[in-house]
Amino acid sequence: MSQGNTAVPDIPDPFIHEVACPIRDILDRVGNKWSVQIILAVIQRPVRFTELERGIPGISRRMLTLTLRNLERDGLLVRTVFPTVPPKVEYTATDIARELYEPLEAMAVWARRHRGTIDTARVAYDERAARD
Amino acid sequence: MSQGNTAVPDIPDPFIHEVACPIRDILDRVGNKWSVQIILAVIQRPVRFTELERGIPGISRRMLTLTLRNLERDGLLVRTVFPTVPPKVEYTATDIARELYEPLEAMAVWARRHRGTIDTARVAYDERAARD
DNA sequence: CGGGATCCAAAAGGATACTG
DNA sequence: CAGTATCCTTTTGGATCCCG
Repeated sequence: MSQGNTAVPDIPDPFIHEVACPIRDILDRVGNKWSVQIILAVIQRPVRFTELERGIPGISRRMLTLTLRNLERDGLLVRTVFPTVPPKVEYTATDIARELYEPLEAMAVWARRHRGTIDTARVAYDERAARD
Repeated sequence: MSQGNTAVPDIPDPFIHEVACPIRDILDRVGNKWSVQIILAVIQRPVRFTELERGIPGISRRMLTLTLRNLERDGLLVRTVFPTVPPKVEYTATDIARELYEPLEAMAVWARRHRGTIDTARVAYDERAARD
């Protein structure tokens, strides 16, 4: 314990930041309540606004529009307006959105595999908390 | 257009929900501002509270505690109290947290690969929006 | 050292009326 | 049909003080 005790074995920053920062970037895009569902829907085929509204139960008009705009802005989907009457608008996934499917599916696999473990952990934790 | 026009080609729900629901479960856990950084830090070795506080710039005491509690509740990390004085508490990643690393890294790979494309898309979108 | 309790600001999200 | 605009509620996160 000479001069070295300010040299606390700090958390290895390079590792964390190289993984954490890109992930935060993604989460800022698709970490919200509706983006993933919209991406998955649009990945399969072009989808119209009203289709999405009916196909994603519980989403509000406002949030659908807002989420679509953000995804379009990030280049994850393309908005195509057909100047017909009544108007028709189609949303289409871009290539990078399609490439996002695999990572998403990897997350889903993890979640399905450990769902039981997590639920059990929750129950145990809550019981302990309830007993104070 | 006989009786079939209520049979709109709806979004293939089974596909979406089988992927989207588990993903929403994850995002409800690690989609917040700090969880990923904490998980990555703890995955490498047990870490103390104050180490995390210093190692994760910008996090508030409150959010660190809160996020740690939630991760512990979900069984992603274990809290160990050493009854010394002053007290010492270590947080350790569980196996399922370690298994989460691969999916996270897959997301990070996607993000790093397409960062440029996304930035370009944003700039283009914002320019168009600015021109009205 | 490792929090809990409290208060406050900001952001996300929902309901819905209106419109080209 | 595909939004926009407006208003409101809920959630999330930050600042701080206190305490064993």
